[in-house]
Amino acid sequence: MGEDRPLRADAARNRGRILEAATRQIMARGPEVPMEAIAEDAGVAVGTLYRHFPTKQVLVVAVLAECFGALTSAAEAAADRIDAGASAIAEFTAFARIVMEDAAGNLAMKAAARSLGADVHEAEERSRGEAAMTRLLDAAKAEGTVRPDLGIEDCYLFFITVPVDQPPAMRDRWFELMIAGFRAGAVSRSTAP
Amino acid sequence: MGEDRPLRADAARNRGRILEAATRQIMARGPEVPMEAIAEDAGVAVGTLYRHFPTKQVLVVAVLAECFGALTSAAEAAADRIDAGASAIAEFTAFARIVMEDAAGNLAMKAAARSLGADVHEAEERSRGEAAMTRLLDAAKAEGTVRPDLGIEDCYLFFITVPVDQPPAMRDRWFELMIAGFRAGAVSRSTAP
DNA sequence: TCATATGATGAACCATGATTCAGGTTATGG
DNA sequence: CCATAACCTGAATCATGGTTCATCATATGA
Repeated sequence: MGEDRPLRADAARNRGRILEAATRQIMARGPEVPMEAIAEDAGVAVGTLYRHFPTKQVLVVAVLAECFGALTSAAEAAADRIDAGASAIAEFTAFARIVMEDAAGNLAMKAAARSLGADVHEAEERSRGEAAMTRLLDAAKAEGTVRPDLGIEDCYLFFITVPVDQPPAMRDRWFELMIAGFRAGAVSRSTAP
Repeated sequence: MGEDRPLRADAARNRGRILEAATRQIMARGPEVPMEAIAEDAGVAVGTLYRHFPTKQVLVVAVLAECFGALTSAAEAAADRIDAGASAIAEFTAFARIVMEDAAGNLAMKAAARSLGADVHEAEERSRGEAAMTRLLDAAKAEGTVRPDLGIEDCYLFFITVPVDQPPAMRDRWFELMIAGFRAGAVSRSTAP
């Protein structure tokens, strides 16, 4: 089924350049950047883009996979630090901040945040990310510093609702409220009316 | 400067139809609905749309003003009920729910939520809304059921971050977390680590 | 070195959608 | 009942951007 025939040298080089250019352009200008712009950045003709990626969507998904991969690595690193004795709530919060900043500064992620539910990430990549986030959540719950009913869905909710095009001060405020909501009731219900 | 020359009968009728059609179409299909679609719905030719509204943006803004007006009325009604003795937190929460549902179900509001910061609402309409929300906030703060540092910005933040295209269950969950964040620390800091 | 499969090119094609305008209608005041 | 200013119509114009394909170039194995 698959063709493993090794790419011709120039083709391999172009493929790499295209992916780099696409990443650069999509992160900086968003998924709505014209294919022409990506082609120019890569130093090839549009036709070449289509030889390597049948549609624009495929290219965008490829770029997103890279971006999500980076976030997943950050989550894993945080979880590792917790295992090594770091404060779970501190690591959890720090990771959340990274997610927020990424969603706001990386136009690729910003778009992804808006359309999650679409077939954005491969099952494989996704499950790796979920595993890492689960480690973070479980550690924080064991520590008793977040609501015991938090789940992966809440993490997605966090990502999805980052106020991406608000000024930094506004985002910081949102972060505070959101984290407060994640912690609320962690120890007691004393704030209920 | 302004021209008060009364519109010709047919022109007035068309203007009305156009506004109705635009409201219907934009609320149902979003601001990206083609002008053609609005014209057809209104039973006029595109040219007529442009006679009454110089650009699409003007038409969209007009529709948004209507929508915001409706929300403002809801806020005022809630504030009135509080003045009449109703629970502030209950009214506040109920109003928040209305906002959420509107943002999710009305594609015009959904788009507005995404681009707030743009010149969406007239200063006049806006201040009326802010006045109503301030009444709600003040009452809830006086009651001691929300964080004492909540402000108008937080209300915008709420509106802006509604997870508009998630399934209802997800939105409800978000609502719970968000309201928890709004209340957190209202009475005590007992939930701090 | 050569044949040729693989790869590259970019103008052309197609679709969508905002906006315009030349020409045909009609409400309305006199 | 007219004259005519206001209106309306909708095909045409522009602009954007994804995708294709006939044509040309070259990497590579024999």
